[in-house]
Parts: sequence; C-alpha cells; structure tokens
Amino acid sequence: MTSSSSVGPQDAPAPVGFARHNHAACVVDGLSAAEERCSGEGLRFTPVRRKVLEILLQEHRALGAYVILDRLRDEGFGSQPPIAYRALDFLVTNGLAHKIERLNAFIACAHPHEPHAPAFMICRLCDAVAEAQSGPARGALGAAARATGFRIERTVVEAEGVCPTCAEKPAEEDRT
Amino acid sequence: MTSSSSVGPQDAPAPVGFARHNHAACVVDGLSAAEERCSGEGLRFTPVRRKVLEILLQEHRALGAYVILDRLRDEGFGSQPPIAYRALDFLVTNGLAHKIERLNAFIACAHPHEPHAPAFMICRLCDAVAEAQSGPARGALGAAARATGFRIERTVVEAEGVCPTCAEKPAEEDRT
DNA sequence: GTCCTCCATGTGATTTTATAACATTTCGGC
DNA sequence: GCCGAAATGTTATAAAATCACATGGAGGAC
Repeated sequence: MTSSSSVGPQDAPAPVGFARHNHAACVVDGLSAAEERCSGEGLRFTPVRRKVLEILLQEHRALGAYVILDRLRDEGFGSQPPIAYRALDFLVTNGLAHKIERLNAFIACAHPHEPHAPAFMICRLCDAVAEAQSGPARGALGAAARATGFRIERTVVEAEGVCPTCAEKPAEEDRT
Repeated sequence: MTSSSSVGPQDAPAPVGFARHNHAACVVDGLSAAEERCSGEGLRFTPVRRKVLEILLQEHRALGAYVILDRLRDEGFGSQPPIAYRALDFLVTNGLAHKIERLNAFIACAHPHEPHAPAFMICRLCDAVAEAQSGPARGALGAAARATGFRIERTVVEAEGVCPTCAEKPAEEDRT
C-alpha cells in the first residue's frame, strides 16, 4: 500500500514498465512487499532469494537465468545454475516473479500484492516488458474454455511488439 | 474448403483437439491445405517440410523438435537438429504450424486457411492441445495495449489445465 | 543446353537453457 | 543441544536451439 501512493504525479495509471516513473520505488516497494508476504506466510526470504528479486526489480526487462547467475557470482553467491533456478522457482511459485515463456527469461512481479493472472507486453526494440492485470480467462481463451469444458489452471499471455517510447524514435528501428 | 464439410456429424463446432472427430481428415486436409497455400504463394513444400507437417498433424499434441527429429531419422531424413528446426521454422513462418512456448514444442495449425492469432489450451494430464481462434488483442492484453500505446505484432496465448476428457476420469489424475 | 544463382539440405560443433543427483549447511522446534 | 526439514553448494548431465560451412538441386538468363 505504500507503493503507488509514494510515486508521485508522473506515475502512470496503466501498466508500469513503459511509462516514466519513480524507479527507486519499484525496487524498495517490491522488496518490502516480498518481505511482508513471506513473513505473513511463513516463507523464508533468504539472502539469495532477496538478491535475485532485487536484481529483477532493478529493470523492467526480463533477464535470463544465466544473466542472473552472473550477477549473483559478482555479489559473492554461488555460481552454479541450480542456485539461480532454485531462487527463481521460489519467486515464481510465490508470485513474486514471473517467467516470460517467449523469452525463456524472468521478470519481477509488478503487482505482488494480490493474486493474479498476469499478461505481458514485450518490446522487441528495447526489451522492456510491462505487466498488465488479466482476468484468469478473459477474451477468446475464456470463451473457448467454457465452450469445450476445459478447466484453466494457469495462463500464459504475452504480446510482442513495439512500446510507445520506441514507436516515437523510428530511426533506431534497425538496431540489434 | 474440402476440410470441415467432409468430417461428418461428430465434428465439434468448437476447437478441435479434445472432442472426438474424424482424425484421418485432419492429416489429409492439413496437407492439402498446405499444398494449396505453398503453390499459391510460390513456396517450396519440400519432402522434409511435408513430412514434418505430417508428423505434427498425426496428433493433437505438441511435439518437441527432437521427437520430430527422431521420427525424421526413422523415415530416412537427416538427423541433425537443424534439419528439424529449419523445417519447423518454415512451417511456423508460413502459418502451417505453431510453437507452444510453454512447452518448447510444436503443433500443426488447426486453421491453416486464414491468417490468425492462435490461442491454445494444453491439458496437463493427457498433453492434448486444442487451438482456438483469438482476436489479435482481445481481453486484458488488448485493453492494456490500447491504454499504453503499445503496438502488438504477435501474441502468445496459452492456457494450461485439464481437458474435458481427463476431467471425467479423476482416477488417473496421478499419472505421470 | 550450359552456366549461374539462390535456396534448401547435410553435417559437425557449439551455445544456451534447464535439471538430476548427492553432499553439506542452516534454520526452527523441541 | 538435538533432530528433522528446508536451503544451499557442487558436479555432472540433459534438453533445446543455433552457428558455420560444405554440398546438392531447381529454375532462370543467355
């Protein structure tokens, strides 16, 4: 609850990630939300897990497990793949981070307070990723599921395209 | 056009894949649709590409590239990864197959006739996958994109859960 | 027809992503 | 302090995808 109220007037009402915002608050709020959540549910928010979440919170982009692993090593943590994958698994399982299937990469949750079915917008030019709230089965998928009797347990909803910021600078569209 | 009309009364109006249907027609129709499409657009529907599509059409499940590769080898085709990946890339690029990101696996397109943004339902018990039609940006994603000015170019929409057939036999829920 | 070019395929090696298996340590309850 | 459970450290391996370069085959220019 301390989160969006402290951000100020430039905070966007829509999904964070593309719009300008007080980014320091993202990290602080994300970490404190995680702390609250973990202590409330008896989960252990260990140093590695905290550090991985912090790494993810530092950017509104998805990071591959091996990038995270490199940064962990720089900070003095273990450097073998399971270190990163186990921390990521904890974060994803407990809704503090999400996996972007399209990228085989991970991102901090932008709405860690309530349970949710996330939807993502991925900019192919600057790699920014914004998280939107999604009903568990809105749109075509929900209709199809109801029509066939399919019971949805989890959804992956990701859009690739161009974010508003990149759309305004067409000159750089040829970048790699 | 020869496709759905020849299937008969047990054909479901909803997404194919879970419901009983004349499966032989899926393969035949899928291949002939691909042939039409390729000859119409000057694309080369080579033996490997045809065989890969045939392999995919034989089941309403997603197959990993290496499973496909094994079957290609059994049929006398090359057995190195690029063989399968190149054929799959051709099929996906031209809308004849789709990648299921959640599974890192591939499935034949169920609606090869018109361009579309597919949505999938994946049964975690029997691995069946059904394809539904999706608007390019219905639901939460479309709303969020319009709100932020994000330009959607491609969508990944996948639901994991339990298909109607498996929901009816709860005894087998502990299978691997 | 011959050559030439483009595209597709064959092949070996490598990179990237993810997990298995097991030893060791740390935490929390008693 | 002791015990069991959970977390971490470490080695090895599996699974998924791509790179780089050689070979082959279909079609067009002439």
